Amino acid sequence: MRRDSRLSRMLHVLIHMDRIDGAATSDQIAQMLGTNPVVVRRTMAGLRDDGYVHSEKGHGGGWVLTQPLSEITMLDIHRALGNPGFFAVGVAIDHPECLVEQAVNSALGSAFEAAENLLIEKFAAVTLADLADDFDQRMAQITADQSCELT
Amino acid sequence: MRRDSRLSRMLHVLIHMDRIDGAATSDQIAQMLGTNPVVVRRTMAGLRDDGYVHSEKGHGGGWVLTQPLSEITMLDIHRALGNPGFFAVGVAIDHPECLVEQAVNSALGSAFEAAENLLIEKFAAVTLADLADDFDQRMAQITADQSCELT
DNA sequence: TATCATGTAACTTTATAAGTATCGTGATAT
DNA sequence: ATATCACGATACTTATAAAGTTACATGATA
Repeated sequence: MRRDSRLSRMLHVLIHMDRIDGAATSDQIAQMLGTNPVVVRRTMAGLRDDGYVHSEKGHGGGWVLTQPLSEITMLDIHRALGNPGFFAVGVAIDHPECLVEQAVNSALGSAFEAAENLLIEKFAAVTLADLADDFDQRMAQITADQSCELT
Repeated sequence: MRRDSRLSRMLHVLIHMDRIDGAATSDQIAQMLGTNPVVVRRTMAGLRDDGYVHSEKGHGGGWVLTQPLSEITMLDIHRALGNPGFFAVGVAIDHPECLVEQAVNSALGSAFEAAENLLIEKFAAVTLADLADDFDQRMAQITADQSCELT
């Protein structure tokens, strides 16, 4: 399976949108992500349905945030994308009645469950405002580095 | 991507092999897993390379365990399968120089890293002997249930 | 009413696990 | 010896889901 990068991309674009005046068109976002406007619409549709962004047609239309970044967590966006499974590794269900398979899948399943709970916990603890703050710090760091170089 | 069920399958088959006298052929294992002998050889190859099983050609040939189940962990088998990535969700690397992308991927990456460390820890803590013990308990439970029904 | 931008459907591409067909190689039994 | 058995290896096909593409309908604005 190819790795699903929609979450990463949507977080990226939402933070950019917060720093843009007015609406961002699917074309602009697509260029921002190096992809196609149809992919953008398709992916953003879930966020719109969950109320994080609004879309408008016609002149001056496009996508706008409808909530402050501080009110949106990484988990919210993951869920808005359809809550896709986190794992590329799974259990086989070739013989559900086989007690060996049951024992194996129970051990694997509880490990994956613990990992998933941890991921959900971590994702829920980070708001997009946190990410924007991290961005600001990185920007400030680079500015500081550059002023050092110039000195 | 399709979910990778090789780990689950290999754990399953190794525990069965431990309870079988002599070698198990790829055909027998394939039937056990509801798959194809070529898939079995391909998948078992990694376990052979890492010394957990041995293969023999010709009459009476097939696959045999070369280590006690108590010496093999779930993590060992995962590694023998090539240490495939656990996650179906990943970070986008469309613009590595973009500080927003860096901030997003840093947050996502540390969450996945924590989850991966947890999985590794859990996998390392379970030996195949533990799984076999769990199987025995399930078997004993069923036997007990049946004797209740018979009473 | 021309243009812009989203909405939607259908199709293609890509990546990877899984499944299949075939033949070579080595080991055993007769 | 040699027929049979079982693995080793290659090449190809299938299945699946994200991603990319094409095309057109719909609605909003200048």
